[in-house]
Amino acid sequence: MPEQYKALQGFKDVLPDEQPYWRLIEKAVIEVTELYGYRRIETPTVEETSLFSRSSGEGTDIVEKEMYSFDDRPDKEGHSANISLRPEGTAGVVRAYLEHGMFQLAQPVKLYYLGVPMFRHDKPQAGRIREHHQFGCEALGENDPAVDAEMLGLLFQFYTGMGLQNLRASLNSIGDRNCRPQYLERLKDYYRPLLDTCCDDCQVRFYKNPLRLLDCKEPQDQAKIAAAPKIADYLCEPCREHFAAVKRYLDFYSVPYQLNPLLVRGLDYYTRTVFEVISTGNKQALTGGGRYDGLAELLGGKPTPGIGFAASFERISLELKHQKIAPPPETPPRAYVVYFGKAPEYKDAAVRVVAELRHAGIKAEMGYGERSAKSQMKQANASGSAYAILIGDNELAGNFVMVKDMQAEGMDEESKQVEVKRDELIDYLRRVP
RNA sequence: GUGACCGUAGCUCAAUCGGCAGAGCUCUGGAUUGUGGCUCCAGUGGUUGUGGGUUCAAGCCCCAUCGGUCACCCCA
Repeated sequence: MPEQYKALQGFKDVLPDEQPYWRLIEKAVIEVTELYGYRRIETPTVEETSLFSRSSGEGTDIVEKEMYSFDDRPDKEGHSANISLRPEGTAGVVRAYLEHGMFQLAQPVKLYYLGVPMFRHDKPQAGRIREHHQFGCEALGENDPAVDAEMLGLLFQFYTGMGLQNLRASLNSIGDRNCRPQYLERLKDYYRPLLDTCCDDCQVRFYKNPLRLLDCKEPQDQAKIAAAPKIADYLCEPCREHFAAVKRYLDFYSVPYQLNPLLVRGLDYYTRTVFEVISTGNKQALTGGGRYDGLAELLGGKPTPGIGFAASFERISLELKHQKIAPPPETPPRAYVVYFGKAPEYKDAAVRVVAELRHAGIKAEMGYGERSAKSQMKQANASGSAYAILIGDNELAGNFVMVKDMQAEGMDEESKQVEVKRDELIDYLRRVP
């Protein structure tokens, strides 16, 4: 016997019992994106590695140690491109926007993707696996703060539409290419004399990504963070105005947000508005996003503002369960066909009836194999079917079936069932409750 | 990448000091040969994650390894 295969570490099957949660999420996404005028896009799972490394940033954890990268088969000249399973969705969408000349369309171009897999070689834990599935929105070609507010408005309408409560946005502005470099210098000036007392990670962050110094969770560094200069005090006038407008518009959308001057994001492409959506009962963010006005240019396009977010099915599903929100139950069969007899003509009749019902759009099941009548009835019961269709000697001879009401309780067995002529069965099942 | 805890039937879990691997649920068959739910009987289902070690004897102790869960880092 060969060894039993198992899914790879961090990769998960999405089993039938989980599917109703995913369908609930998809339905909510389709409704809210339609309402806000976002159109669906799907981009390839695999892209050139440099698309991701250039957009996310060479120094980020995602690029440095989490990407699934490999060399493609060599072409005729022996060159082989290094390609990667996508770790995030924005880079591919921006690439598609540029490649297909969407900057010629009316701006902004508002796009969303739904249920597409993302891959990161992380160590798995709750709400974090190596292949996860995201819903995300991107709005390209417009820097109006109304678009920023709209994103969060859409998100909260999405979450509350599914019945989720106790969510809030964490919000910050991290400036742009005009004001952030100056701020970073001030931040480094502040940290330089303190560096010896910082944790190992912060020693690295100081050189690699100073903004992340504010993100440190080590107790020894908290006092330093609290006293550090904050980006909000160093925003240039355009960024300050933009952020003020975002906050004003967010109130119009009734988005519950909390300013967090320490919120920075792990991807280099973010500018100005950054945000996360968090649940009071959960440390992990349900959604992360922000503006990325420099990204298109970084990928070889004209300067094009953009903003987007991503949310994972896996985390949303966890949150739905945590808040005890049940998806609509799967619909049981309308009819379950049971045959009493081992001879072929009994099952022939059953298959014939099931086929007719299904062709008529009536959800029907039947007992398979050589199961006893009793066993078939048990299965009919377990299926939750409204009616059992019984086929036996009398029915075959008389060209009728017995239709038994499986939901009736307490009555004697005889009075739960009625004779229905074969050619009236479909009408009957459509007529009765 | 770092750390903690945990791996026994498809699922949820027992197994006393190291002493014959069990139960419930599910599934299948049956309880007057054509009727579900409640009840009862029976059956299927295991290399105790894997590989070593200690021991007369290991599910239990030791080592390694793989996997799971959770936290950190990071992120969705």
